[in-house]
Amino acid sequence: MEKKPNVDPSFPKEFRSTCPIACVLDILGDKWTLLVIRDLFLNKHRYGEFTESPEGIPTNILADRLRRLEAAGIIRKVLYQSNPPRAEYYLTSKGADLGRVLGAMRKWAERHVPGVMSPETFPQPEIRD
Amino acid sequence: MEKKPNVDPSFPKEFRSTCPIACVLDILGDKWTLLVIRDLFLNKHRYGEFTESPEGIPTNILADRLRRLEAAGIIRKVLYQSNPPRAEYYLTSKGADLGRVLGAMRKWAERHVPGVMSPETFPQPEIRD
DNA sequence: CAGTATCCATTTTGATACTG
DNA sequence: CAGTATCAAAATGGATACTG
Repeated sequence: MEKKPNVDPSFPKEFRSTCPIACVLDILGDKWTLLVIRDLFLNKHRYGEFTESPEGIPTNILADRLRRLEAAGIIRKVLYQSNPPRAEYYLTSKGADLGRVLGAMRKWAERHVPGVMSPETFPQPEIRD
Repeated sequence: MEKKPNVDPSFPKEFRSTCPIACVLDILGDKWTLLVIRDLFLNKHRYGEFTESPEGIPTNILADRLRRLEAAGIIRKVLYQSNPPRAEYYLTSKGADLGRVLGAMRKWAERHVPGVMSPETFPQPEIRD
C-alpha cells in the first residue's frame, strides 16, 4: 500500500487513497450506512421501516445517509405518490453487489461473536436500476 | 431484524442489537480500524509501518485502535525486545477470518469504484494465536 | 407517515509536541 | 522508533419539535 499518486483526474479528491478498502470505507465506513443497506436487503423500502429497526437510527442521520447513498448510485429513490411526495428506496445493482460484503460480515459474526441472532438468510433483494 | 431481547447475559451491552451486521460495525465500523487490519494482511507488523500507509493515520488513533483490536482478540501484541519495550502486532485466527470481508470489499471496489489501485492479492497473513 | 430542522452533547479527528 | 499526551476543530449523534 505504498504511496502512488493517482493519475485519474476524476478520482475523488476526498478519498484518502486509491486502496480499494480505503475507498469502500470512505463511501460506507461509518456506524449507520451499512445498516440501511442491510435493511434494503431485508426488503425494507420506506423511511418508517428503517427507523423501526432495533438499532434506532436517528431521523436526521437516516435522511443524510439516504441522500449520500443515492448520490453514490447505491440506492435509488422511487416516488410512488406525488402529493404529498412519497418515496421508496431500492438497491441498484451496484448496491446489490454489496451482498457479498454483508454476507462475509454475517459469517464472521456468526463464527466469532457469541450471541448474534442472524435473520433467515438474506432474501434476494429487489433491484431497481 | 425485529427487536428480540437477547437472553445471553454475557452479550455486550454496548452493542446496539444482536444483528450480526450491527455487531461487526460496533467492533470494526469506523474510518480507521479496517485499514489497520488491511495493513496486517499486507504483513505489516510495526507501529511505524502502519503510520506510513498512504491514508496517514494519526498516532493517537492508531494507538487506540491497536488497543481495541487486541481487547477484541483480533490482533495480538508480541514483544520482540524488552528494553526499551518493542512490539509487533499480528492477526489472530479470529482476525485472519476477516480476510473474506476484506476480499469482498476489494472486489466490490474493483468493480464499482473507478480508479482504485489494488495491491497484488492479499498475501496469506502470518497468524499468531 | 415521510421527512426536515434545530440544538446540544459526545465522539472522533487531525495536528503537533513530547518522552524514553 | 514506538508510543503517549494534549487540544482545538469537525463530524457525528441523540432527542425532539415541526410540517404537509
